[in-house]
Amino acid sequence: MPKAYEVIADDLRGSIRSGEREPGDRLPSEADLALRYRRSVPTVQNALRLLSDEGLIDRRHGLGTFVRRPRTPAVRDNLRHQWEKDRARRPLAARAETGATEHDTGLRADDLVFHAEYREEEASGELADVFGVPEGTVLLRRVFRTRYSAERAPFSLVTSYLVRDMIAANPGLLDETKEPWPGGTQHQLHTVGIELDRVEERFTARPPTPEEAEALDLPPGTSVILLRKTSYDTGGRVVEVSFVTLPGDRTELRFTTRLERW
Amino acid sequence: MPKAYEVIADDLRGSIRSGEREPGDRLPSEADLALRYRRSVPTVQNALRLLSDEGLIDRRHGLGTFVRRPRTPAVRDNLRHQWEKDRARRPLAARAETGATEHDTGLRADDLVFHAEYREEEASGELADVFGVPEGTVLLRRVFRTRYSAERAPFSLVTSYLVRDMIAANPGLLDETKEPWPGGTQHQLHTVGIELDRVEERFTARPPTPEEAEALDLPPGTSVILLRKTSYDTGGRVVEVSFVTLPGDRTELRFTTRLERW
DNA sequence: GAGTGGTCTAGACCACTGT
DNA sequence: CAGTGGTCTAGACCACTCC
Repeated sequence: MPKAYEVIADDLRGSIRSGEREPGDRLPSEADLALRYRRSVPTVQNALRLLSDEGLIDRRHGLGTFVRRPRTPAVRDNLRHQWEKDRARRPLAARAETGATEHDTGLRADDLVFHAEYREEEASGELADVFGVPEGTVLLRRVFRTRYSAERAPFSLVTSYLVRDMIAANPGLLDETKEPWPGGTQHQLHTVGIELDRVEERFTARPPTPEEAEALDLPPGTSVILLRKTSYDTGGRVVEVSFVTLPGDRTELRFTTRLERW
Repeated sequence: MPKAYEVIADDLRGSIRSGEREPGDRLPSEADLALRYRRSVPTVQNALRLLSDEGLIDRRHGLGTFVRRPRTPAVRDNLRHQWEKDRARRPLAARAETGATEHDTGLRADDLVFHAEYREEEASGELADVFGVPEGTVLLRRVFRTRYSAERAPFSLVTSYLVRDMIAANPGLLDETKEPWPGGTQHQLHTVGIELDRVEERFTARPPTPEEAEALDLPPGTSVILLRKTSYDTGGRVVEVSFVTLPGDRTELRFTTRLERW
């Protein structure tokens, strides 16, 4: 027994995939669709909700239902880590010129709004484990948001942790008003004699929580990519851990693995 | 004005996040919830659908609604590429011992069911571009599925493309019955004198299409990770392109970037 | 058979958008 | 203002699971 709302959804999905309805096109109103398919309005709404959850349509209150346009993604490339490392030893002027977000998005620094918030915090079991320090060790927790000035939502939600004693030799590193720091975290670490050896990134994807959907301004039918970045110094010590939440519909992660020659 | 179904969803979500309801717990029936919140059954259902889409609960027809247990993820590590490369020059017995999926999941070869399907196909504009060959060049399209014998759904959907003329020197590479090939694609390429130099991987995430949800047996409230892998040989030529669809709720990708020393 | 979630109806009212 | 999607109701019937 084919379900009525699936029949409707399948039909509309087909008309979108086939190109019969193009991105930006308006679908008939719910009432019209109900008439056309000889079903009640709530049944039509069930079908539309399905398509909205799949990310195929946008339902805009008071306006209508539209075929969604794909958003062009920002690329986050793992070559950025080497780029940041190279930049960390360059003069101030060069470091101040462009940051990592400009690198990813191709936007200019003038177009970006930066926000940072520092707080000290005692290491929980999990974080203490990762850093290899006793539970309760004081960490510096740094929250970063960067957004395009013309948009409300940031590109990502970033929470970064450092061990306070590891960086306290330079008091400027404990001061959030010094952000955005020219040269970024790798330069900050450089000022206290830390050189990175490698960066490990782990990620998964899932639907956003309501809080994430709100913070990143995500429509229904999008996913978030959760990225956990761990940075190791040349002594094999974990020196930074950060948690990054990225909007799945506009983020592309790119990784290159070089192989040893035979 | 707080919406009724959101009030209910918020309340239930809170009781799950706080740990008051634990994974595996059964929620009250829809009718009970309707009574408790003094709302109609469809309104309660709206709230439950929201939580189901967030991946917090499982609604099982005829049984009830349960707090979802997180699935333990399979890890896909970029070190696998070097591991596969090293393995490609080892003797047959060593290559046959374990494959890439065993490497990722920790399962034994006996527990895995492998499926492969080959087909020849003319290169479309996009693929011709990537390979740097004229449109219409004959490609070998290979579809792979590997699943745990105790489960219905495969770990991933893989479609891999090779340029036919590049590998035709070894006719065995055109024969799907030779799969699973001990040593995998890197060994296959090795038999025709191709050595990989680097692998580039790009990822995005989005909700599954109905077809993907069906093929990977994905419950509502999960995402898929889309991976496009491009392999380059030591001459800088693109020798393989593959498209991989991974279930977001049980896949963790891990990527290590080594940095040059100062 | 009892209890559960899944679907559907017909109609009401509200909130938002553009003119 | 008219037209759109968003929410909600009260109740019906169906399909599934377990006993």
